[in-house]
Amino acid sequence: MRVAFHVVEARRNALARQLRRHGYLTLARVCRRLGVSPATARRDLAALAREGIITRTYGGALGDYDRRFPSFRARQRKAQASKRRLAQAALRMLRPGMTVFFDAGTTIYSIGEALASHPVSRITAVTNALHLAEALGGSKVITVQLVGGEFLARQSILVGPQAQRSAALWRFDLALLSAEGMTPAGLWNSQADIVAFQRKVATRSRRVVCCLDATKLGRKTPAFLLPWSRVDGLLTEATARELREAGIILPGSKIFTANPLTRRKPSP
Amino acid sequence: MRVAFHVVEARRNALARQLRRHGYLTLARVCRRLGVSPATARRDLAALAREGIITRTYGGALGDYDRRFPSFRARQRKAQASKRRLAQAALRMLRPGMTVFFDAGTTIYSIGEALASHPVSRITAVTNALHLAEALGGSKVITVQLVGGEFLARQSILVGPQAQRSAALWRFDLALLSAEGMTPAGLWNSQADIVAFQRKVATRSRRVVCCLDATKLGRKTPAFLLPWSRVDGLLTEATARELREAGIILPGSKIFTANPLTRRKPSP
DNA sequence: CTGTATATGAGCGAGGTCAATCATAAATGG
DNA sequence: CCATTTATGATTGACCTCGCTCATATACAG
Repeated sequence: MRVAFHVVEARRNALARQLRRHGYLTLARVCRRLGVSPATARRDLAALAREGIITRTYGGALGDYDRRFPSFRARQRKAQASKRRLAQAALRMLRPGMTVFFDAGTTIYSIGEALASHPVSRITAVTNALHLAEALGGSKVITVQLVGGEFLARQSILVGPQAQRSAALWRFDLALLSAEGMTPAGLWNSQADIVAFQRKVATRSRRVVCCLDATKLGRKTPAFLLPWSRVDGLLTEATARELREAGIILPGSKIFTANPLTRRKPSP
Repeated sequence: MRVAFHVVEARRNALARQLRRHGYLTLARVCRRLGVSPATARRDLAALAREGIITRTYGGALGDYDRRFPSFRARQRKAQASKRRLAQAALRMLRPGMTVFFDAGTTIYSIGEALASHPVSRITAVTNALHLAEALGGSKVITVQLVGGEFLARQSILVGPQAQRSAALWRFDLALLSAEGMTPAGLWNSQADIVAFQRKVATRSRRVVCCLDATKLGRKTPAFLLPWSRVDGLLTEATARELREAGIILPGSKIFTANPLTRRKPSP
């Protein structure tokens, strides 16, 4: 009756894959697909559920939603309240008729969500992030444009020379850029091809606003993105004081924080 | 006991929304969220399931994955076996190093799935369909490129002038195109902007192969796509005989059917 | 205002699912 | 090669879900 370890492991991997593909499978279907008894099918499902790979339901199981971006939804949930406030601040920058670039990244994604639920009329939203396009899509007053480029499945974004060429065809009123770190020198990101694309976008935009959450403060990652002199606005949940302590000195008019109380206090 | 129509309608819409958001809800949860008895919850779920908006499961319900494309998965499931055979035939056209355009459409989507599970090395896959990009993405030997363009949320594809400009930057060895109808005159599709894009792709491709399932035989839709003279291959599950009866006369070397027995029988 | 249509919730039997237990046979480890 | 571990499938009883019918109260139409 017993079978070898690797057989079990392979079967469970196959089950996870099938579940991923089909989204939902009843117990009976699992039995037929795996060629095992209900008891074993149950045990396999329980094992996968314990690992968090699938979700068990009464009578079947669900392949977890975005397996390709396992952390995306989780990250998305973090710091919701302050992200919402940031998003509101971002929306106040938008005017009807604008052409706006939306970068990838969770902060900007939540701005996109906010825009989708309170659309500003005749906005043309350009992005290289598929998630964002899908979040923004469906609204009738917003035109969503995806740049072309090489598809990075891990992050579900478009990069590469084609993406840069595609971005060069546009002229943005505003570019919302994301980054993974900010230091007194400026903004940092980790992947060279993403930075190259972001720089191209920056050159094509009248105004560049960077959106970073507070965890990015003082973090320096491999690839340099932009110096502060090239940035027209910083949208962050960090307080003005935290920024100062991190050595990031910007005119108050450039800073948009999530906290309405500490917003824009330019020195007299 | 009875409530007004609009109340029922609003409740069911809310239910659909919640299901969409949460992915899966047990019957008990539905009851609590809606504040109704299990009987009513069942009725609501049954109604939504009948409309294809959700999927009923034993003990609960699923908000359909891609609720934006309610029919996508359903259409996808149809005619699986013959679609798989078609996909195999399509894979035989691919050679390492090729640059291939993949159109939107369920038939071509299944070709993409087949390619993803049996990758041909160094293929560059270009597409305007987000689903397809996600299905193909992740493989290390396949480069997936998305063209730019306006995002159509309903179909999750890219169209418009930008898309045509973006396609014009490419040179394809092979273009796999989809259509909604075929008559003796040629191929038909329904949306003008899609047809415009497909034509641009065709002009940029050394070889144009159309992929249609048998239901498209004899169907004529508003927008004319291409005459048969511009098509280098027809990939279909329809038999050679069915094609003849529909008045579609093509040299046997251009026809690739799903049935291996009737495949390629050129006249002597 | 009256009659009809219908949305609701309760009760019912039939059948499905689950977790637990147990015997067994095969894989593992020494 | 033997002792141990463990993956498997059968069984069982408790619980749950389902579709059905039915009584009822409310919305809707004339």
